[in-house]
Amino acid sequence: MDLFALYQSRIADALSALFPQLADAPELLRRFVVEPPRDASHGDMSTNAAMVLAKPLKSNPRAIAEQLAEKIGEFDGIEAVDIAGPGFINMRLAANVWQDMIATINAESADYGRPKEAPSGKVNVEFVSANPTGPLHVGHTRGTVFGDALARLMAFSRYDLSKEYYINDAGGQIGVLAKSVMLRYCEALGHEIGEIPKGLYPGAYLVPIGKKLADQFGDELLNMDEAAAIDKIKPIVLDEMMGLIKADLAKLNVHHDHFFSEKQLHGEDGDIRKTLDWLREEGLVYQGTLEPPKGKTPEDWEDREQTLFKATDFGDDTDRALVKSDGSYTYFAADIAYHRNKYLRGFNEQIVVLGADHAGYVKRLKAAGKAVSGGEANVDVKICQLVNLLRNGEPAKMSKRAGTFVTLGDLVDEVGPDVVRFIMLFRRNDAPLDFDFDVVTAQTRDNPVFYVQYAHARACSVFRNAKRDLPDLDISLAALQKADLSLLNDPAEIELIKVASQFSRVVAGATEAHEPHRIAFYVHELASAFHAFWTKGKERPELRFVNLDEQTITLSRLALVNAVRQVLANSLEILGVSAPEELS
RNA sequence: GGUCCCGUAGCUCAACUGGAUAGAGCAAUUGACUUCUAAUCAAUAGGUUGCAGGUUCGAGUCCUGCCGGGAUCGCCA
Repeated sequence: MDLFALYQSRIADALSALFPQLADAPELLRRFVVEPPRDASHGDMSTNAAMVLAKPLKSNPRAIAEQLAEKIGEFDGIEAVDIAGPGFINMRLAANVWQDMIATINAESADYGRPKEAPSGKVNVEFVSANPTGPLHVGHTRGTVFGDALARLMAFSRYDLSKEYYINDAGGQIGVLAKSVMLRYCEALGHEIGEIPKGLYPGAYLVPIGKKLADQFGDELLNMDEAAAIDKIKPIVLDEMMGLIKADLAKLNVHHDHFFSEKQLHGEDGDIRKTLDWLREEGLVYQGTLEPPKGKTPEDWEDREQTLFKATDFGDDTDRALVKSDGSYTYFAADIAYHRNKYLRGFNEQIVVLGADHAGYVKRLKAAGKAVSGGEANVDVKICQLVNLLRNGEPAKMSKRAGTFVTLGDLVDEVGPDVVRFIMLFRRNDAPLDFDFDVVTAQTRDNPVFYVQYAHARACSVFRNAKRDLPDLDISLAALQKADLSLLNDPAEIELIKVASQFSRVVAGATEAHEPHRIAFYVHELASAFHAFWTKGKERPELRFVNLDEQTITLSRLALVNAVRQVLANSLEILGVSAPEELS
């Protein structure tokens, strides 16, 4: 349950009663917000309703606020209302409202923070989608973690959702890859292959695949036409590469629901052809020429007529080529078909997670999404900025040639999935990120992963101690639900509950904005509030959780601790980070 | 040159889609460990939100123009 949403709707009701003309304009009632004021001295909740509605109601904010405040004062749980500044209405809630939140959180437990009802529509989150030509490297990691956390967040918010990986298996680079493997195959058969020729993939990860082929086929492949041999091994190589990639993803606890092959879009009866036909019927395809890019004309620029998609009709800067000079489809043509395919599968909300180097691709993807769905599908492209790896504050340079190439697997092996995930999420996705090995593995509060997990472990330790010191006390969840929560009236306790009570609206905001980092910052704040309260028990022993002489208050406090623990756990669950009961 | 992202405390970053006196952490200074694991906490200090305009009751947030950093720029994927 979300307290802020609850009072928002109560205020909306009060407004419609006060101003009947608002009944005809429900969108106005969604324009105002109920939120915690930045400055806690202003109260627990604040609304800007009077200011937002002043213009449409042709009245002044103070006058509206006066009337509204009087109504709000009659609500259950409101202890004080006042009007401040240009027309803010500040509310203070009665202590029992906060105390009751503990029971609510404990009752809803793993579901606390989820909206009551599932939103309509189907969401497709496409992420990773790295070319299957080798293992995932560090550059892929951020998008992987971000996409997975966003998917978890939206699933938590009850969206009908599918996590998808688009396999670029139709382009020329798969042929190059197969050729590279052929060399390794020869090598495995004992032939001298020398240097890997330029343009082929030199990675050692192809060696075992060559060996596998040698085991399976012997020298059979050498005795056939090279093109035929390559065609024969392509699917095998592709399978092997996807196996590598899936193994890396599994290390980060990332599992896609669907792997979509680009290849299936090609061919006479494929989606690309169908989509292009459809676009032609809509008048969105034409033969024409493009202007060379200004300021920097490519040397091999040839001014030729080509098949273009009218991307400019949908907000793109220029129209885009659909067919290459050799007659095959462009990557973008396949992408348009892919988005149409998603739309026809019912995904009216399509989220695509891309790396920073694809920022220039955003407009055309959105244009494609609009075009193929008649404006019904929404495409949101999330760009993940670069990650700078650091050791001791110095850049940890990586280069494929020097062999210091860091793969996603290496990274996870060194610091663990929790650290990789949390650090990558403890930052807006569109800002660059420093990843310092020394900081993220430290067990101090500099390290936010540790700090948050420690808070959860501490909460669990309270229960272990209670069990040890008060073996006769029933501390089951059912018993906690009977605790007298009105005993929790110290300002420090109320403070902590308030932070825990923010979770629902943080989830709602993060979901709507497609910004999982908000959950990471929130859980850090909650951990901080919990650590602070914990330490208060040192200066003021009466605030300790476990009180041997007064089991009543102990039970109440345990209810509080469990609520906090639950919210920490729910937050970490969204982030895909473990919530340990004990730190080693 | 076009497009997109970024510019907030000495450093690393937030700011709940336009709200009130812009917040955390690190570093600095001071204080709290016979502990509910101090693996933590409390307090002090730190700002012309790159610059200049505009929109309005109100701008870090939206618009325009500059400055600086990054990414990208028919047919690669």
